[in-house]
Amino acid sequence: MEKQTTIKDIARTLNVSTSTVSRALRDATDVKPATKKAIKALAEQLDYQPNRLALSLLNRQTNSIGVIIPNLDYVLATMVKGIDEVALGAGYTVMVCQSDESFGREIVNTNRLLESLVDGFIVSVSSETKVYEHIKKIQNKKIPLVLFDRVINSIKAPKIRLDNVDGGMQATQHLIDQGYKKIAILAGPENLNISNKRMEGYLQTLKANHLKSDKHFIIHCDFNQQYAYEATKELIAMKNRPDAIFTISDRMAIGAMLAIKEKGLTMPNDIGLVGFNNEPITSLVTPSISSVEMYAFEIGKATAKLFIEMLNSEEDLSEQEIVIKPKLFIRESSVRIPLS
Amino acid sequence: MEKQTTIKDIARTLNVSTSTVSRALRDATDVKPATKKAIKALAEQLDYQPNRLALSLLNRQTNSIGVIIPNLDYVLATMVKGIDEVALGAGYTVMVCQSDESFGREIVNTNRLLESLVDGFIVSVSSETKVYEHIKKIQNKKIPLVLFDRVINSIKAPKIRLDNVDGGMQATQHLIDQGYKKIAILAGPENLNISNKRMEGYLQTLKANHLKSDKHFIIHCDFNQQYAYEATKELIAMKNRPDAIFTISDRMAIGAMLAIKEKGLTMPNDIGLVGFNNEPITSLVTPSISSVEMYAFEIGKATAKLFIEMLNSEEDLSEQEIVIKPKLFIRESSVRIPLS
DNA sequence: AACCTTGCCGGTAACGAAACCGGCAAATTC
DNA sequence: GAATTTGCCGGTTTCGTTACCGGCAAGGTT
Repeated sequence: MEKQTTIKDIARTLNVSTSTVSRALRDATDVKPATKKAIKALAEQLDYQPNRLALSLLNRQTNSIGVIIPNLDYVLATMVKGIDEVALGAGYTVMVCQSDESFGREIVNTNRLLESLVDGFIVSVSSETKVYEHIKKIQNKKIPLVLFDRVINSIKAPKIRLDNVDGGMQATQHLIDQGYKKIAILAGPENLNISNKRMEGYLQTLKANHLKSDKHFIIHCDFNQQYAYEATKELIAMKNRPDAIFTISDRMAIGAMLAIKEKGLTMPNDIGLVGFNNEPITSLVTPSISSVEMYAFEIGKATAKLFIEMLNSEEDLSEQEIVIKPKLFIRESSVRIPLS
Repeated sequence: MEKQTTIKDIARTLNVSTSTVSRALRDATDVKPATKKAIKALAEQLDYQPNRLALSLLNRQTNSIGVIIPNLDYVLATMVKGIDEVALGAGYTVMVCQSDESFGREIVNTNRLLESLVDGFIVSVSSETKVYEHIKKIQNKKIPLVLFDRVINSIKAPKIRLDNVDGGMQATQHLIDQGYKKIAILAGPENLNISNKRMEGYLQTLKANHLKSDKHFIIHCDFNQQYAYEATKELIAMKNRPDAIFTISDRMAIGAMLAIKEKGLTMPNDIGLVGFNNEPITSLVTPSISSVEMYAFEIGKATAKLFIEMLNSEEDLSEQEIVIKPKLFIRESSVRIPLS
């Protein structure tokens, strides 16, 4: 990095003060047209660009947003794209830090971004995160904060999330409509809110349809394919095995699918399967997998919009909660009855 | 954002000068142990943190790296993870900007990061990028630059990339070894270097095995699944259709697979298929797809390491080029002869 | 002629931190 | 006892920029 041309350089060569240069470049008053013209010409010629650091130091804002996410899988990458698009349009630069689902790294990232003096935070917590001191630290410093996707109920801040209960209901109701009666669920870690909400939708829908829920059909396992594969193997080895499985992510659905195929069972006949996220892969595998679309890109955009609104408005938006409705995409893995 | 505690606050309450506070906190000489202790205690109590902006303004460095990538697909997200890990460990914050394969957005992103005064750039260009004025602009300002993955030959800068020729060779040789004789290739856009190199490996291997290359078997199409699907439909509709297809990405392989299945042909018997990237999806579909692993995480880490080395060393590393060797993972889609 | 507007401009402080220089006392050296 | 070294500290400048205040000349108003 070399020395940039500064306002001083221009001032010196033109024998005016820095104040005058500053005024001229900002089209402020109190500059003679001729001087202004000369200053602007020289600035153009020297490719002058105001130093962001100096401005940030003066204005106490950096025009940057700290984004903390648990990983960079398909859903979150898509959300980040949405955040990025809106933020860039509003003149903000985004600093993305992923915690790799690790609580420790989430704290490190938070401190790093605090040091970087970002103007605000957009956060989705890791699945390991159970205490929120680092989040409260952000709020204690009165730094704007928006939570998205994996929100925290006990923290008072604007939130954007999916209606996960509704997603669970759509998936479960669809399976029931298709004649499945013994529906299992592969859920995530027990403290993961989005998982619990999807499960809540599942339980509510069973109840509404007068189906008993069987606790053996409720499996908590880690948010990945391998664990889902093993959990499914156990499920379908039961003497009274389920006739359908709802997994709260598509990765887990793939794991389940592998276990089902390995056992020689078929979808949708022997076992129905519905996933969550509507990742492209769901329409590529055989059979294609029904899945709940969560509109990740829209969630990302809505998050950034709300964040920017929060910065510019004096209102207290901390009670605001935007809830996006999901939509089930029905594919081969769960259709026993031909659609009319 | 509220006013942070500064060195001045501490100085005022303790009736010492800011210089003394500064020295005390940095464990420099010329401070009486008692004073130092008092200062440190107060700093702790007030949760003092040095203001990065002020330091950056003084030292002319921001401890941040600008990363420009064409998108956030599986491979690039994995590379970014690698970059992130190493960069964070070395005390740098990463600013990721994706161009969405758009030349225009790549330029906007470059300017944005230049304004942010990042200490350097780590860049992988979009598939649309054919002129490199924005890259040269970075170099003209003497800002450190490292290119990775999609490197540009005409730009003199440290580079980290895959041995794409070798990847193309491994894939093609494997197909030949399996008895395939009419091997087609689904390549990317014509100006995309990584695509051309993989094709070069393909052509060289055909020649080395005394197989003629057929220009009808060389298809350039956009880097996505849909185009690959359509291109494959045309390929297998030919009267003298290929008996194997090598695609330069797994997304394209999936597209090819869909077209092949739709036509009622089987893999590996009617048509052999090899992809590139070794994405998780390749082992999940039926049949599983052979694919060339490109060690994206390692490439990411190596990139960040080289970048940091470049910052700290006075040597000219611009001729340096790290080439990672790929490795073919053989799966069902291309194995006609049982492995011994 | 004495007073106010304008137009135009420069000096200075401020943002937060650190490098550099100089000063003044006490302790050490010759 | 004079000279020098330490220990300890504060003042000033610097980074790049803008806000604020004050000044000075030309022209217009009583």
